[in-house]
Amino acid sequence: MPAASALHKFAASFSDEPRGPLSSEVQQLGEFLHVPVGEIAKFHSSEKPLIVFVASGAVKLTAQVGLDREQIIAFGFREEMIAWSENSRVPYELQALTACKIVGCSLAELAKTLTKDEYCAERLIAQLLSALEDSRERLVLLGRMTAQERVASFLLDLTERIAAVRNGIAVLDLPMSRREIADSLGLTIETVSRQLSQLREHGILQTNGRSELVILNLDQLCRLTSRSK
Amino acid sequence: MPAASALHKFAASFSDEPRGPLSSEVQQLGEFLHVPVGEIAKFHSSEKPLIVFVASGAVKLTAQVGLDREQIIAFGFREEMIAWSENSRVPYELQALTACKIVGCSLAELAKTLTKDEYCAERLIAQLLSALEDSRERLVLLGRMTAQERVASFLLDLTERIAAVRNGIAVLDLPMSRREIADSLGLTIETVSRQLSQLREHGILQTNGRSELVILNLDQLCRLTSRSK
DNA sequence: AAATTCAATTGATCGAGATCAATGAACGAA
DNA sequence: TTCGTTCATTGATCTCGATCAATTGAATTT
Repeated sequence: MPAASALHKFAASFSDEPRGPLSSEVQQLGEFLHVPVGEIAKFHSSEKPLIVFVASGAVKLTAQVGLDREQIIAFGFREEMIAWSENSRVPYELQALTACKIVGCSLAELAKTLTKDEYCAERLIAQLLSALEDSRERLVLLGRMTAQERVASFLLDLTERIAAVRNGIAVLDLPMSRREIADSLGLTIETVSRQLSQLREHGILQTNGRSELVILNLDQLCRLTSRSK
Repeated sequence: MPAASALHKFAASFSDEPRGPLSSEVQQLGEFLHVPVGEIAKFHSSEKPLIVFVASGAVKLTAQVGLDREQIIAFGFREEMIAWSENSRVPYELQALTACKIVGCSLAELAKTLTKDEYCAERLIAQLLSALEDSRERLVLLGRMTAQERVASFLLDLTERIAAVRNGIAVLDLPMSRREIADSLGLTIETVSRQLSQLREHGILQTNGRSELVILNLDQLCRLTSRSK
């Protein structure tokens, strides 16, 4: 979801002098990490809650359910931020979808600068509110949408975040597998695959190899979503 | 979910001088509203995002999907806080489950006091982080749990929040209908009803009338949940 | 207390998506 | 390139929860 735009809108709404996102503070204070594909990000300062800035690459925040079930809470792409706490019933993990560079900072650490820079607090609040918003949108998706609506929503979300769009055609280079899409949408790989095939048959999209995906008809995809815009 | 406890834990974690929750600030600055059963809370200051303190009664935060589908994002009970923004794709509404007294305050308004009281910012951040945590726990529930696990989790959550517990027996006075339970868990009324009947047959709980519910075996209910604790 | 109404339960059947199973296509390694 | 492995697709079948349909029961009104 459009984390950046929502952030700016809110930040601007209660500050005459809007600033950029929190990335600069996090990068200054935080611990820099290079995580290879598939590895789990382990920060030395294991203080929780954490906020992470994804400098490059892509990550997933996952929750383990029992032994064999996984729910992906959020994806984090280049230039995005992702925050979570670990003092919860659910064990969360931040895992690299692709080799990536990330900077992590404990909120406790960040909070120390809150007194020095008043705008920092506002931007952190905007950031958390944006994450809350994203999470709640996904509650609607998981609780009340069909497989088709979920996949369509997912693709539109990705389009807004990482696609190259030119005259209504979006080109996506998926950093995640079908399993990860499924674990994000509360479905199985087979269902995701079938939904993609169906969209292909309807001429809405094309696929090249495993990861390239071209959306030919964004409007039609949007209509399958069952939300205004 | 235990919003209050998580809040305190975090607030204490980065402040030598932990304070209470935000309710005092919200009550000072905010708009007081008495909402009758079933009515939607409408604040005069329609500035979004909002944060609401539930002084008495119970509310639900809902998201409408299309025309006939509804997903309940969160319940808010006595002494709890609930925050949301409305500049989103999804139309949210705060509706009274029972007659209730609530105090609503725009975050923009609240942010003005952030400079005066540095701890206010920290508590707001803790509050939002707690809400984020709750929302993400529900992602796991909606994405990867069976009907039985959902209902069990729901009952345990309610137990922590509004039950009178004495020697391992919890008495609940449900402020919501079966439909509202269903709309919160991504199920239908029939499925919720059947799950409750099954728990009754297993001697885990009793029901008296529509709204009273007695949980006789919390341990066993916990075991149906598929999460450590 | 009887009547009315609406919510909850229970039963019967259906279907979307899960599961099981096989095939086919990408991608990496030698 | 070819082999081998892994991932994605497609097909067949099953199952959990949805849907449709009564029935029961609780709360409210008269």
